[in-house]
Amino acid sequence: MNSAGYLVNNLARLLVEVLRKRIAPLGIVPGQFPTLLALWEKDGLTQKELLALVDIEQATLANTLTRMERDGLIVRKEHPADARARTIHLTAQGRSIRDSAYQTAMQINEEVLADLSDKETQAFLDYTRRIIGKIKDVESAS
Amino acid sequence: MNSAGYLVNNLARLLVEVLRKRIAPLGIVPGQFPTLLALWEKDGLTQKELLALVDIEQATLANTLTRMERDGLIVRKEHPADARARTIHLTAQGRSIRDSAYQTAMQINEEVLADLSDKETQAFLDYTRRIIGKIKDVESAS
DNA sequence: TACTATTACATAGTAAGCTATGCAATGTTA
DNA sequence: TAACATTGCATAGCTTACTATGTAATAGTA
Repeated sequence: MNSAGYLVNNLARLLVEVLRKRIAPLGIVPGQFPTLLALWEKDGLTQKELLALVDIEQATLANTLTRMERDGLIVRKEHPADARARTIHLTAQGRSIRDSAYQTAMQINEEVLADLSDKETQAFLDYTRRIIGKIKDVESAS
Repeated sequence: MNSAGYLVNNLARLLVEVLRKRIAPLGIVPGQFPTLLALWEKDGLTQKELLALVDIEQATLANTLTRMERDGLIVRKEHPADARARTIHLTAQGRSIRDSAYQTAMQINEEVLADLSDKETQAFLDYTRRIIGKIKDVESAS
């Protein structure tokens, strides 16, 4: 149980669960985080524009948006020029949790990396990015 | 999108999908891997004994075992001494894929780490383990 | 202009994770 | 030994990911 895959999977699950617990008071769940980050930067995007920012599949995003609408975080409105598309807008509630959510995420990041020096943290992130790059290479080649 | 959490989550998903593609010909899926590894080491365990080896929740394991039984990888038999428990046994099919599965997993491990030196790989695994340890600390304290 | 192709999004179905809870069997104790 | 507690496992319900496919609407072209 010491392969990179096993360890990385384990770490990812642990991180998601920590995030879930800490953001629960805000009324959001981990899967909504990337979408919220994007909308906090720029509101009123279409699903397609959002999709370019969030590194998940289109169908996953569509389902996530549906849950976010159900939860009162966003609303979807008719696109003014294209009846296929809809623009996605934060509600007051969706906007209101921005700062707390950012803070919580940064706090977790700090806590879990507390045992690594700055140099080690940078190395860890660098290695992670390089492995991600490698996988995308390998897979696009096959 | 450069937080440790985001990157690790992304990496984990990519790794799972690579594994999924490569082991599909064997008739197994990624979630079955840890259980198979444990059973290849020692067959006939109870669910509780397996649980101690696989780092997932009991309910997740129960569901995974049900799918593995459906897929013809294992059978569950009555426990000789405890009517609540059942022992879990690989089928011939479950045993037969062992070597290919090991090889596939090792192959992926090598490929995705190919851009890191041995030293970097060791450092990456070490950092990953340390972060995992830290999270388990933090969470058990809270 | 009428097909055809493409695009934007939604839906269906599955896997794999979680927590909470149920149920039957086993253990413990007054 | 009867009552209660604990244990082993299953089930329900949820999230979040995936692929495959459907459905309009729009764009492109013969």
